[in-house]
Amino acid sequence: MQQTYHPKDIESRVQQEWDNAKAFQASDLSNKPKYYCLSMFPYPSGKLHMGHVRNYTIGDVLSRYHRMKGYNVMQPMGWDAFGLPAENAAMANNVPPAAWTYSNIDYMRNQLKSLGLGIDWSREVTTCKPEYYRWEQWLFTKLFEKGLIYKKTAPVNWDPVDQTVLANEQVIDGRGWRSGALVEKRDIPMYFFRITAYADELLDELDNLPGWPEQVRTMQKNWIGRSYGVRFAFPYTLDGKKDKLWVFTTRADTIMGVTFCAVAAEHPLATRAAQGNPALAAFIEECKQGGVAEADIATMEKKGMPTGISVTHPLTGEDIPVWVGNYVLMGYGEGAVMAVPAHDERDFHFAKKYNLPIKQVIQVPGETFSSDEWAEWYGDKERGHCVNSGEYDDLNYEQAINAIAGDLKARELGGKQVHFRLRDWGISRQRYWGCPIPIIHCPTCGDVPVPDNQLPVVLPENVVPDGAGSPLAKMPEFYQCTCPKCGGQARRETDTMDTFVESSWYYARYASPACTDGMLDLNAANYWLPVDQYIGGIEHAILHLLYARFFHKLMRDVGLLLSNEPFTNLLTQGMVIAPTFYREADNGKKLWINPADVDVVTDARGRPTGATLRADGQPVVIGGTEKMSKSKNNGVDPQAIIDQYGADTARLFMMFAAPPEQSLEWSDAGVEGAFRFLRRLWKAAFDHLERGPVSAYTSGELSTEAKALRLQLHQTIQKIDDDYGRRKTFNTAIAATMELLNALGKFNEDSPTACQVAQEVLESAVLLLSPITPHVCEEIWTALRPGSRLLDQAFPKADPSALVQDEIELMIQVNGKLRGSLRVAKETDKATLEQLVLNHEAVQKQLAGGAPKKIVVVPDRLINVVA
RNA sequence: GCCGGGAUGGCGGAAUUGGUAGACGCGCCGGACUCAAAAUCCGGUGUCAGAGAUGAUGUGAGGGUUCGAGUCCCUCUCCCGGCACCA
Repeated sequence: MQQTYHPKDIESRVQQEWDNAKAFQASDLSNKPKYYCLSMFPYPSGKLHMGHVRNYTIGDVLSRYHRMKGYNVMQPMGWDAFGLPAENAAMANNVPPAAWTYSNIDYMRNQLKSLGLGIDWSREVTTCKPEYYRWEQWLFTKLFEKGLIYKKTAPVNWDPVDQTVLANEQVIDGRGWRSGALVEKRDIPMYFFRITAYADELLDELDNLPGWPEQVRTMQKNWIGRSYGVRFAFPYTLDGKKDKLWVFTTRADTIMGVTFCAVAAEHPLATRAAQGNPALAAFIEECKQGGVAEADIATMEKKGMPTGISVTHPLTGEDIPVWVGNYVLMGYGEGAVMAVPAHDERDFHFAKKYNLPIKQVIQVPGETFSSDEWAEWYGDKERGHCVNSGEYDDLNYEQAINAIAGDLKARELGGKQVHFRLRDWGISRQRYWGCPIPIIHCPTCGDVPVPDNQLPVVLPENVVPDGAGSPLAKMPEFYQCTCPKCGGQARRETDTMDTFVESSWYYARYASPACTDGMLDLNAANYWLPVDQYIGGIEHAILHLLYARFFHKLMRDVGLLLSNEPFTNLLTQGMVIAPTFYREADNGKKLWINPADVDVVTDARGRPTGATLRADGQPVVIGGTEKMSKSKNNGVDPQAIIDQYGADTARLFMMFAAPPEQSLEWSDAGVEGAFRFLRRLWKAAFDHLERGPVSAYTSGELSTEAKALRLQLHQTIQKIDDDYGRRKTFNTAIAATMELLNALGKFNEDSPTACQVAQEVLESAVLLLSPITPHVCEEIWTALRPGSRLLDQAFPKADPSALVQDEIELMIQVNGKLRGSLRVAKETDKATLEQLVLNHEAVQKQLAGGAPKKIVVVPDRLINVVA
């Protein structure tokens, strides 16, 4: 063993040894229990960022811990390789997205390897390769045939200048990011996955996922949003024809309070009313402005205009005016809503703004209704009952709904309906760098799925998009084809799939990544699935995780799998954040400065007083601490840390700075602290070995100090086992190891048994820490136990005999305030304790001669004297 | 706007089931070593008062439950994530 710690040499050598031994290749045949540990695969954006390092270190720690606990571990890795950034990079650099993506993958794969992750690289999956996406296309055709995929129109962001569809991300303040043109809503035909057909199962199964964070399950429940309501119609006659305006409501009990209806700008009633009404036509045109993002629609000013058309209230027969509202969307629900201003806050404000009638039909006892101002109780369905509602008066929420739904049904104008907030999943994208949708449009046969023997539909890779429309739609060699059914001239679909589709099933493909005769190999898939531990960013709590759960059920129902859910345990990791610094330019714009180029100035107590740019020594402004991003220039390149300190230090810092689920603040000083600790560990082992070889303690008489050290060691083993296995709080596991080594540092005995105890502590510490810092631990282990590999060692087990304590310290409180402590034998009975505590000096002083009201004894913890 | 989460010293965080608030690390202060610096090692470090023993106070704000609240309940403020075409 060398005297000083040189991470560079150690890490490359140890990684080479793992490679040579094929140490992390997972076998499908094992008599150990399996443990499939999966981290969300990266988008190959160029180089690894800190979020990746954090994600993959967490996965590696859990994988290595479970390996030590006797599991057959599989930890795969792959590339979520289709996506928008590749097209942007292509346009900026005039490089085809494919070339850019593949070169990024090569670079990032090397970066991942330098982190020392125990990955089975033989299972690598890349989603932009035909051998992957052909199975996605195959599944698409099966689902199309089953009716689980259908076509309908839906609104998208349209850039009228670039003549292209924009992602929500590409709409900035209502304008196209490249053209600057005002964005419009436009309805286009798209393919949809019928996810709502699985809404009930997706919702109900959440209760069978105890390994998922409660907050994620709650978010998914609310997203799916099952509600029990009433779908009903307002009949009307227009142009001599009878028709019905359908709406859905969860508040059918307020139906007698409807004073108007609102429809979307694209609703047929609005279109009809706009004929011969230029003002309304202009308003409908105005409603098209802006994007389709829900956050924008929900926060914009609610505007409306009357259509002049009336419909008939289905129960009262009253005339109800129909308005066009900019907040009603055609694509969602019926594209029309009933409005009850008295009992819906949004309707209330709309009615006030346009002077529409407000009719109270719900009363809460003891409250007074006023149409001047909105009050919380107006919307209270728990405490209210019907008023001004004729035969429904005095009914509560449930009774009213039942009665009203019954009456609507009797008139064939509606009835109860289960409604989901969840909408079907539109997957068509008018982009190039994605998986081609395997459909052929035939003038005679319609939409025909591409037959199995013609799959995959290969995406040409040597294309540079120009930002205007879809490149595939301009390539006759791609879209010209013949109909598989009739053989006539036909046109291939040029839209590609949402990249969420690829990431919805990659976890299953890892079980049999090279399978060529099916999407999955049945045996391999059923051996490895479900994933035992899934790890990824909290930002994926809803969409990705819901889509993957949906796909798992789809694959199950076409006979590819037996399980119901893809991920048994889920860990949602927090963001990596860093301080921001900037200077204001003359034009008022902020110039963001990277934290690596800044020195922070502190006062005598260490409080920051300012910051300067290292290059010129002049002050910079300290901004907030935010998620690492290009726009704030506060990203720290993990490669620089690995180069300077080694992967073990980077991993140690990341795991130590915060528990996995919280956001993690980057700190250069913290990284140095982590490095210092590894150096101290190294030196402790080196100094110990200098005294000559010794085996770990097994038996023999021990001093009080040695006994105390062994007690701490075995308590630490217990604690860290729990931290890794149950709590997944690696920061506290590291802290406990540090405390243990601090205690070893203070242990100065050098008798033969004392040296054996020191050996035991060092061996255990290295094993305990090895999931987090595997390279340095492997190296020290081999020095402590020549000829053996740490990789083959089991996780330490606590020795029950070392954990026996005969004396404990009890805290003494008076009225809940700490006043002292007491050392007593462990099994001291309550009466003796009470006597002891009453004789305690501090207690007598507090009681000042008075008698205590009562004494609370918490076993092994404290005694509280209530005066 | 809607859904979910968070707030503890100068900083990151710990306190696992309502029972010693601030473990561990960073920073800072003092000391040792050094011609000096760096590195390393030792000691101190929530705030206020006190020479000290000690006392008071303290977990975003306000209220409540309890012998006892960072932890449970109610009201509020600010910050962060998601909102269906970023991944």
